[in-house]
Amino acid sequence: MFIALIGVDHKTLEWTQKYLQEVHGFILLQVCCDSQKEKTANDTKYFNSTATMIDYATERWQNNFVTPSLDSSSSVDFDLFLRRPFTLLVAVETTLANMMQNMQSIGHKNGHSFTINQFADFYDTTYKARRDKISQAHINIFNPYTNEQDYISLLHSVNLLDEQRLRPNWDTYFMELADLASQRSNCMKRRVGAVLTQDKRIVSTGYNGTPKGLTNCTQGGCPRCNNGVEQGFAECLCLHAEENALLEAGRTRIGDSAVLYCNTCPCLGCAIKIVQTGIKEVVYNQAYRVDDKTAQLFENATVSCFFTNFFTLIFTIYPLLTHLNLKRPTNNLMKQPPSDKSTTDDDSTQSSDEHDNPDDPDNKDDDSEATLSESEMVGEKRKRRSGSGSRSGSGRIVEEGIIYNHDIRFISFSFNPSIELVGAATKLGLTVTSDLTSSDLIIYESCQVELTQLSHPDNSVCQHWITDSAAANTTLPICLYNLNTSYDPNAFEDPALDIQPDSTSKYACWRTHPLVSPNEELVDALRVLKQDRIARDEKWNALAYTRALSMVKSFPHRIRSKDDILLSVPASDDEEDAASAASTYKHPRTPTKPVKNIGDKKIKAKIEEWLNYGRVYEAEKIRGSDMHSIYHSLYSIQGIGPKKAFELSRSGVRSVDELVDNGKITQDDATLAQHLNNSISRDEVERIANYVMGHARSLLAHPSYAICGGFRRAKPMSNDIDIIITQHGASVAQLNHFLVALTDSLQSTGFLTKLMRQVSLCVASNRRKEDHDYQSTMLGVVESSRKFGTSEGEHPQYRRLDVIVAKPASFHLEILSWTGSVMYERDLRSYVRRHKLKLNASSVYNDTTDEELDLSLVRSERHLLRVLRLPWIAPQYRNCD
DNA sequence: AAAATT
DNA sequence: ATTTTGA
DNA sequence: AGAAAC
Repeated sequence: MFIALIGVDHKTLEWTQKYLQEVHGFILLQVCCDSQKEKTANDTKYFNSTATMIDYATERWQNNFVTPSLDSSSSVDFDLFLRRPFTLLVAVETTLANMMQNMQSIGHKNGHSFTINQFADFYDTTYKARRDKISQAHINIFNPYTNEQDYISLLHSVNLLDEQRLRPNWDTYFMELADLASQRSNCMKRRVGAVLTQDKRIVSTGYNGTPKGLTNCTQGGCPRCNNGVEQGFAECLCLHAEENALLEAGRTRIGDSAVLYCNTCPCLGCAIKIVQTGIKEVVYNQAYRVDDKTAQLFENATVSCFFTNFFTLIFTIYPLLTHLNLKRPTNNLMKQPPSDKSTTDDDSTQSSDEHDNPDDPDNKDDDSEATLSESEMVGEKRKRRSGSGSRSGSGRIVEEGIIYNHDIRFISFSFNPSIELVGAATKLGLTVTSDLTSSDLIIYESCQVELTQLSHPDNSVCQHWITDSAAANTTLPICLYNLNTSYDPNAFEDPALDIQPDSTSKYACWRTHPLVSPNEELVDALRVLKQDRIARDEKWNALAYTRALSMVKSFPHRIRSKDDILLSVPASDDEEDAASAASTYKHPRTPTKPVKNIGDKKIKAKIEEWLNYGRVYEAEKIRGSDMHSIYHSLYSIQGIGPKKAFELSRSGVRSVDELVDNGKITQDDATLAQHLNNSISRDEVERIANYVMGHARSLLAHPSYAICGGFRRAKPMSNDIDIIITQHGASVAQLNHFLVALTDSLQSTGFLTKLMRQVSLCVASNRRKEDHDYQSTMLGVVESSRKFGTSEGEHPQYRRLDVIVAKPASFHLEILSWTGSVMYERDLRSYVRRHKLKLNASSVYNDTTDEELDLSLVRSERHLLRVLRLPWIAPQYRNCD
């Protein structure tokens, strides 16, 4: 074996060379000019050219040789070198920090200092010169260590002497040929290649594309594939690579020992054909969406199906794993393995400074400190952690970076991972382990995860997370990949990190509002007054009533005296005492302060009236009036808001039917309004959402979704169905296309009967700077029937359906926004605005600089609220209206 | 109608 | 006394 | 363009 080393970092190259010489007895050969010979040691052989060096090695092929390329003057002709069958090109690289340090230490020895600019110059020229060859290497070894011993153990596990690398085995050989065939693919969707062999001889090859004589798929020949979103196979005109290979071979040339190599797992249709032709062995190296079904079919037909498992990258990970295991940081999300305790400091301090002193929501003087952008927060967290020095040497092990934010280091696969996957994992700085119990994250092949079997299901995601994250070169929000059918946006985060709610705050988003208040009669009276003010077009007056009723709703106890609506203020500075005093409305200790949002003049008087007489006169009067009920029936019609409803009811309109007779509205509008007045059971909401998601899944590979609105706030009955859908890694264009396709799909089955509004996501660059709205929604009416569990009997029921397609990064913000309630949302925005942030359903941006914050690292609704410095109130306690 | 700001 | 109150 | 409705 003859190894040529290539790289940029002197030390890593030197260590590798030394290792080969000393541990494996490699002989050092070098091409160089005469002047350099004197400097080096005398057990080195020198040659004037690559050709003479190779000839020398060829004659002594039983020996192992190594040639370094330590500096740019080294003139090994790699093309010539690689022509020989016993040669191996090994690239070694290290971190920039290591390289810089190594260069500085060399500079020190020679007595001159070294600037970062000089380093950059050196790196640029040297790396560029060698870049091509580095990418051609048989093995790429990345050295993350500064310590020679660690690196040697890594090298050792790579097993450089493995003869397999010099000559591929049959499987690798045919698989690479299949890859080559895939290059001829003319299908817009995917490059697939296949090689059919019989007794290690190629019978035929195939790639996918449109049939002979038709326009190539790449020229627009197949309408289905040229359509952005995934759609049914039925309309596809492309032949699959496997089909082509089988057709080319013909039934008679396929014998008993035929093996089909495909670079992608065959689809179900191909699998059927494969079984029928009598092929008994299939080898593939990339997973596809239908793997499970195909595997099942092959199993039933006794066809063996192999997932080729190449060896290279696994090796470079193993030593990292063993090394890290000892120094793994503690993590409050994870169970702590026993061996860790001695080597890591307690991490609990971190949780306390995470929510240090949730700023008093009513205190406005600490703006400067409270305004914290997401990027700042992440940066601060990182600094805090590494700067605290609490973790012994953790900074040295893995480059601190992206993965740090998620506290995930150890992952394991519940299946045999492909090279790409393992490679992707390493690119992210992750360590692959086979031990499911000690891994931070378990990757499942299928997205249909059986969560019950897992010890920590919250940290399991589907494999796409890794590949997508690697493609994006950052860790994508894990929650989006945490898929199963009932994605729970509440979960995942540690409740200990939550900011605590404050029931004395004037902001509804700081208080908890139960579904049903102990003061429900009072709340009801205030609601009537609010409705009345809306009808009178006294919008802001109505808002004041909404605020007051929301304040009353957050009282956990029944209000018995007017002292109850004064809050006790802590007598001492004792914090625990303060918290308990604030959260329970005990009879006040002095001093007291008035409840927010309930003014001295009007609303307080109403409440006192209720306390004294058990009713609010004005509310009773409004409730009793005819106009009130007519107003409500008119108000429920599409196109009639508070203003028109009030106008009409005042002008003597007695019923909805009257309007129909007058021709002011159609009969359809009237019946629709009646249908929409009926509330929907939770069961039905879920079934309708499932139905919609069934359509969504035929258009998107791995959609994540959440049902929001009243349903999420745990209301027993909902007014409509709100579904937020996203797809990790999807672009705005894809999501727009998806929404249109979903609408078409729902319309074509007759389920969606009326489309009220369809808005597409905006592309940022085309918009004015101040426009931060990226909402993509479909508001419509669907026809629900008994199969969805309507309680209204045989007749179909019309239901309002809102589908919101969110950008992956703003998924949790959309969930927060579409969960409500109205008062909660209003105060949420109001509160963050005090803290110089502006918030809408799809983005957060700085109110003054207008710069949008990057939310792609936000991993749950809880996390988002923490970033906004707000408490996370469980959805069932957000019923503020 | 209430609270913040001028 | 005037302005703000969600998007 | 602005109001109303959602």
